[in-house]
Amino acid sequence: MPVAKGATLDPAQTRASILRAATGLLYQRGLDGIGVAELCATMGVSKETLYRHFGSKEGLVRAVLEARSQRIMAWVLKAVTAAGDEPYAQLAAVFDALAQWHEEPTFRGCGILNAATQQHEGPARLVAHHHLDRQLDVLTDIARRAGVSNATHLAKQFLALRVGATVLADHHADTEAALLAKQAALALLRSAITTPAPAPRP
Amino acid sequence: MPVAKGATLDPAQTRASILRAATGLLYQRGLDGIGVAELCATMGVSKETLYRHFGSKEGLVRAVLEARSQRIMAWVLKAVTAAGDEPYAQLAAVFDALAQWHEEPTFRGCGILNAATQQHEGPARLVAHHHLDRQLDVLTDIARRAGVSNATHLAKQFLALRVGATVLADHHADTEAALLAKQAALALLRSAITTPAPAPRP
DNA sequence: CGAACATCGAACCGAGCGGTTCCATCTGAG
DNA sequence: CTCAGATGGAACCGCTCGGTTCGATGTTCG
Repeated sequence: MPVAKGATLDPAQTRASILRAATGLLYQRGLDGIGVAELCATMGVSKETLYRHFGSKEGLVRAVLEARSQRIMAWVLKAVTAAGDEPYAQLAAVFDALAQWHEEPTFRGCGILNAATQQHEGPARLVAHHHLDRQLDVLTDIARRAGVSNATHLAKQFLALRVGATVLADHHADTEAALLAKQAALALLRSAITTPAPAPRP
Repeated sequence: MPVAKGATLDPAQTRASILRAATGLLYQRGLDGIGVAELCATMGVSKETLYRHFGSKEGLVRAVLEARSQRIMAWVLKAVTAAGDEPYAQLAAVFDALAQWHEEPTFRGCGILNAATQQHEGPARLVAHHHLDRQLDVLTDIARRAGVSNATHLAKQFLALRVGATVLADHHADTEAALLAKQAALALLRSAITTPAPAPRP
């Protein structure tokens, strides 16, 4: 990353380095909160290099968000598999990982959803939609393997708790939001198993 | 709103008219998505008038957000009181109102939380925090009058479901998020009443 | 060595931003 | 009628933005 002056260290490596640095800066300051010039200056990279690798600021943002989505999914799946085979334990692990994330001092909400909110045109909304899809898949799988009949509905309730807790941790400085969301999710799973299949009544 | 040329219709009325128009525009386009010039042109108001009434764009934003928070609270309280005295019915009414809001074609998430996410410095975050406080008060009151022992915890879980459902309705185009959140909230309340007081186990 | 390549640094561009000012116009109160 | 006040319209200001271009510097490979 020092990148002397005319180093041909490896374009792919330069690209990865930019991606890594830009991820943090765009997350902390917001997509429109930092310009390309300051971005480049802070990363120690010239604008020409950035534009050769990503084409535009929007291209950089898209790459950052997609990489972030990948990283988050890997991190969630790792927590789930580390929790063993028990659906209850896996569900608890998802929310424990959430709590751990919320406690990081640099936490500022979900970077992907924040981006989609800031840039309400552009690729961020697509990335966010896809990202939520994948998170829902994980939760649906847990619910299904727990043997409930309405796994899809239950998973959506888990997901609402998950993103709701993240928003509260951010905008309400609620340090116990993830823990309470976990207890709520476990209670819902328990209730869904004892109660066979509640017909949806509006 | 026609406001011929030099009309002294009433400064307060002008202010209210600006506030009303700006609320919609800033919500739809985002705080940074529309400039003061376009804002004024669309509203049919001169920049001088806007700056005389609100001092700065940030002042306008603050006024818009505070008015919005007031309006939302009034709307929630109206739904709650219209639901009678039963805590269950009141809780259901809160989420039914949510569903109704999500179905509006102009729905774009919670304007206050969106603003706080877009403008992560500035007054929006304070308004958002206060707004969540007040929403939590309503839910805590419902939980308390339902006779549960851990009303505060339960209310935070309701709030997480509420904001989570709103985020999913926006970013995931999830039209049934509010309904599922309602069912989850009711199940949690039911479970909290049958189960006396679950000791918080981390 | 020499050609190709990647990079930095800086200058530059047009556009849009938030904000200010001036003035002609119109209204309502005295 | 007259005058103070509120307004619209337009020009203007300094600044920052995303993006482009150019030359100098250094590395890698044949």
